[in-house]
Amino acid sequence: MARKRFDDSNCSVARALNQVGDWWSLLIVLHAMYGTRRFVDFQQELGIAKNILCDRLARLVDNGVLKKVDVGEHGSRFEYRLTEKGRDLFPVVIALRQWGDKWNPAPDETPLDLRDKATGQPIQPVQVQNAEGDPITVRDVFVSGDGIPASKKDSA
Amino acid sequence: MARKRFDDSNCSVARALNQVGDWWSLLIVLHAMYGTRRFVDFQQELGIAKNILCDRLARLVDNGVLKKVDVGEHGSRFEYRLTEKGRDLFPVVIALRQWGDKWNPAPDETPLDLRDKATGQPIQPVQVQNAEGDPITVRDVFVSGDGIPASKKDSA
DNA sequence: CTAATTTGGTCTCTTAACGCAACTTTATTT
DNA sequence: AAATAAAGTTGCGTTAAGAGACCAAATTAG
Repeated sequence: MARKRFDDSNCSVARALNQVGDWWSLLIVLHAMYGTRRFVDFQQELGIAKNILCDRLARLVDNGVLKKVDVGEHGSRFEYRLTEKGRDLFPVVIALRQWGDKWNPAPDETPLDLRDKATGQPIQPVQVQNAEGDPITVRDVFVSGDGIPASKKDSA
Repeated sequence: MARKRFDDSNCSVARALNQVGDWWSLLIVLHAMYGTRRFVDFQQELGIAKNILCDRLARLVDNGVLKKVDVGEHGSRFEYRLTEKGRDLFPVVIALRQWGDKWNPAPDETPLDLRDKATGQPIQPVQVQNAEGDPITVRDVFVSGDGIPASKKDSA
């Protein structure tokens, strides 16, 4: 299939997807956010083939999303930890989770109830906000400057 | 055995990725948000093979992200329009775009400057907020509902 | 009316990626 | 010294992606 690569695309979404847009990468990042750090744990939790996990971890390390740390403990043992770049995917993951919870709820399970440690209250739905902090939709935005032809500037 | 499917996964992120987590789907949704509606336009803008585009559009329609509308104009002509479910991916796409702009900026190009139509001001970075509206990170959240700390909760 | 064009696909074929399982390596525990 | 564990690597079969040719309905051109 020779999956297309967009390393040099002028679209930052395409470039982002190039780094975390494959099937497993975001799930690996997700589990890393929940505290998973070791190869075997990723493998068991995700049910991913070891060679694929190898490949994805290496790619995520190459892209600076994870860092590989030798913790020299109990034999050859490494940890894969999120970098700041990786932790910065938090809004992406949460937005995706909330979208999934809203539109594809599991029939027999309540969605994860994520709460703020400081307040104990549930977190808010992730939303796009204007400068005043009011939530806005795709219809409320336009592209300033260039990049998108004028005919495309009125959003869907 | 080809790509694993997680239709019945108890993880809403996995289920979400099952619908829009492949390489092209989110890019199609992105272009739909910028106003693209017709088959040929998607094809030309994305440089995607027609059979793949067919498949992705059909899948997005099946999943309720797009709807196919016969606008009976200039020959056999359809439009693929975002549903509410599709438009609801706006925070995901914007979060991904901002992440890409921040961490993988194009060397020779300024990122898209998205602005609010009402105020003319740039939109804010997408962030996860607690009940008070304060931004929080992955380190500030825990999973409520059981005694299992987030770090051990892999069903997420 | 007929021919060319546009739109939206389908078909075939090659190649690349996925997944499993078996094997390897290094280090640790018994 | 043998067994276990972690972290891969290799080989192989299956599947899906991608390019490009082909197809069909409606439309416009001539």
